[in-house]
Amino acid sequence: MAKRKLIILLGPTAVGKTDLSLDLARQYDSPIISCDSRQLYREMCIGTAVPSAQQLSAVKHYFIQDHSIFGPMYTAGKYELEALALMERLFSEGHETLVMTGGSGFYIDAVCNGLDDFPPADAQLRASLMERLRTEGVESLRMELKSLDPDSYRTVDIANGQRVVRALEVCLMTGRPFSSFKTAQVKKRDFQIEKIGLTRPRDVLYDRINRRVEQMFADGLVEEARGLLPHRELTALQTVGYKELFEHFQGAYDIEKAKELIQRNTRHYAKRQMTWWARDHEIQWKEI
RNA sequence: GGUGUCAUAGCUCAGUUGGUAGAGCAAAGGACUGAAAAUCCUUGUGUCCCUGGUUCGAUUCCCGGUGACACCA
Repeated sequence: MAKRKLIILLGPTAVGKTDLSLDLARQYDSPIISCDSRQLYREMCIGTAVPSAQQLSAVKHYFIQDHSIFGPMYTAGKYELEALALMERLFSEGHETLVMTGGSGFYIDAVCNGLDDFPPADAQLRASLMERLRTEGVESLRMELKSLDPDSYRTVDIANGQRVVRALEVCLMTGRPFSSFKTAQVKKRDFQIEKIGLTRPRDVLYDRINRRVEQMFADGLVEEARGLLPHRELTALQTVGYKELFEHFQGAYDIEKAKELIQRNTRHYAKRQMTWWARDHEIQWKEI
């Protein structure tokens, strides 16, 4: 068996991954496996900065707009399974090197290291716990977690309602502590992984972000978001560029303010991405 | 030209009955095991506009200046 290799091109939003990914794909005669938790939804287009039609037709892309926001909740665990299955197929069809690109750090880690075998969320239980979080507040959920799983009570971020809900839901679904699913083991992959991180000086990146948001507005982001307004509660639409416009449509602030918020929140997002990757020492950083 | 009000963090402003100051936003740093573009945590020294005076001590009170705004000419 030939040496299998996965090249992952990562970097913060708007750094310029798309152009370089096309070069890499041509160089290795590989399709592009996207690793972006929002570009995989077909209903969002302008606000997620999917590659252009021309770019998409130049190289075969996977995980670009091939899921629906109306379908079951997509997750990192699902991505891990689907991406690995796809890669297995492509490798066995003769590709030696595959190119992956994207900015979703959690998804990339799921592919590289694997997630432990936690059960996925049950939609109903999740909804009812979220409802309790809204009505009763975190404290009540925390106390319940403390009694069901004292270990997790100590280790999960209990100020973070979302995390408390997740830990609690696993305890309730399985009758086992959330913490007992944790193995802290990295899953073995039968391919090599090379991570290339794209970076730019902070001020340059922020400037690119600001300009890209301007361009999205010029390209019709507002209309795209307006069409999705009736579905604003969907998890997939909790997305920078859309959630701010939903607020605007409901009269929270004017359109200029919405644009500024989108620019700011995109900057914050880029910063979080950089923080995520800062501790990953396998990444070879390249400033462009 | 006259009168009045204001001048404090990058921005909007609070405050100090005289003992050199604090909120929101912006910004920065961090966390992250099936929502991850989500969610959460931490971080506030700045010629308190300038000059002079009173005072042990002035960002705070007083004189003058500069600028902004309002009103009157």
